[in-house]
Amino acid sequence: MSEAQIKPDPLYLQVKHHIEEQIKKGVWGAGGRVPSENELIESLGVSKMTVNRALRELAEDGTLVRLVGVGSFVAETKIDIHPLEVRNIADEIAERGHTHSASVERLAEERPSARLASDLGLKQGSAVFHSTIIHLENGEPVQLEDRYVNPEIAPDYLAQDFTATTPAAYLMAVAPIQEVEHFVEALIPGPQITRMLNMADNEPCLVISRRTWAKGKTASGARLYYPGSTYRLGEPKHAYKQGI
Amino acid sequence: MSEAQIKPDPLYLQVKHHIEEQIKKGVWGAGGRVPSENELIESLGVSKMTVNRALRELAEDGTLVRLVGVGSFVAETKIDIHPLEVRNIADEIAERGHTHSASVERLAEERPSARLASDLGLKQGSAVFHSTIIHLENGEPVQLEDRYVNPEIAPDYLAQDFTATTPAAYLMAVAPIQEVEHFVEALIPGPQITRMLNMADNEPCLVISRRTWAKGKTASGARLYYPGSTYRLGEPKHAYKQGI
DNA sequence: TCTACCATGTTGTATATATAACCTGGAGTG
DNA sequence: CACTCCAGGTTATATATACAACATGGTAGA
Repeated sequence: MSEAQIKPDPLYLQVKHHIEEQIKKGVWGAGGRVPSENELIESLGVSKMTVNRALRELAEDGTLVRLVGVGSFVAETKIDIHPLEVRNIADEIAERGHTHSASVERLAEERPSARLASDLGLKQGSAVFHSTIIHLENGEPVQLEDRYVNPEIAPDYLAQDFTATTPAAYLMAVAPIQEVEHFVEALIPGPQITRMLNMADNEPCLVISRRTWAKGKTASGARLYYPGSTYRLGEPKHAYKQGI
Repeated sequence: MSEAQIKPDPLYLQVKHHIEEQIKKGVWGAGGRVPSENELIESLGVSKMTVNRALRELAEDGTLVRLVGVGSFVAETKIDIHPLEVRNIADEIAERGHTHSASVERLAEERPSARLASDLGLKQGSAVFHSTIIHLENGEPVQLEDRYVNPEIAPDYLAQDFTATTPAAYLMAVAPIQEVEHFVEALIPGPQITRMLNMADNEPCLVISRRTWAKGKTASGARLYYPGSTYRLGEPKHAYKQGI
């Protein structure tokens, strides 16, 4: 009657856990490539649909990123942050009574990588606008803004003077935001960004990644680097969704 | 080149949207039963796995509740609320400088329905403890607490005097909470509850549903009815989970 | 009357197979 | 050198089929 009666996990969950295990053990590092469906079928001896479900759910969970025709990759670990409003850094600095200035490091049209095109919901062939801007508060760099913009949303993006008005303000004027998504992570940036932000080597950095949607399309994806900042966390996840 | 090229939704998404549509139109009302997989296969002319995926994802989204051997049902619409702490109503009232009292309306062992057993993660045959308590602030009813408790977590639950100590306090002492889940909804309660809370007919009521987990198991599920209260909302959902 | 059992319907998982859409790299051509 | 095209690998979806686990209601038997 009161036997523990352990029920084994279904196969697709075993596969899922196995992959999570390998990732946690570092066998397949962040950004690295996970074996393809066919390879997993061979090595684990399960059917394609089973592997597919495991990988699909891992992608839904945010553990993997899958690209059709390319492969499955370990996602960078990110912290979900919720109650973060969309603020304009120029306004923020002005509110503190300080003076804002900006230095445009790059402003050009590029061909996005498959990964970037996927993130922005663009076709691989199409072009994307790329801007890199350093925001300064009283002459000190306080934020590096690396932004990719959908040309369909803002065709005249490259012609703007971003020392006078910020990309965020311009985009807001061109196309009102329908939806926003934020992520926060801490990382040690590469030498380029370290130099641009006057940071010491191996100094960690707070990065907020933000995607916005407008007119039903992805409008832009931006990474905002804050040197020497601290965490601001969201609330924990809840695992279950049903009633009572 | 720049053609709009509309790509039709995959079949399982069409099925999903079709069902959501029917629910929204009220064809299949809340709490009501959705056609079984076999029925949908017949009426829509698609395969079992396709229907299964549509229904499974609707269950993941919280739109449906599925029970093995029983059927699929439209979930009650709920609002996800996040930053809600687990408070003891007696403490809350005491903090306001008022006097708390309680009236135990029911305290007994019951056999749970399939739905309730599923929500609490219990086997259908096993028993469950059920308590209904009215909390009064200065003699006025301010909360009706309808609670189901897992006997494995609190075997002596029925022997307690809940006019002296609240169920929440007792459970917290017996087994510390590992995880909590909250939902908020507004509804017009049935005549029984309306009467017990001294409410007018057709007066809406704020209901907080709370599930707690302890020792790796579901500890209890409670519905807390607050007469005449107003909403406290969480933040909007975000649809996407990937980087940049 | 009560109990034990079974038939049936339901969801959940697993497989084998097929097709489509997509990306990448290399071969071939101008 | 630049460009086109194609072959192969990858993910995504769809079907047909089978079996397992579970709930429910009815039926046969004590």
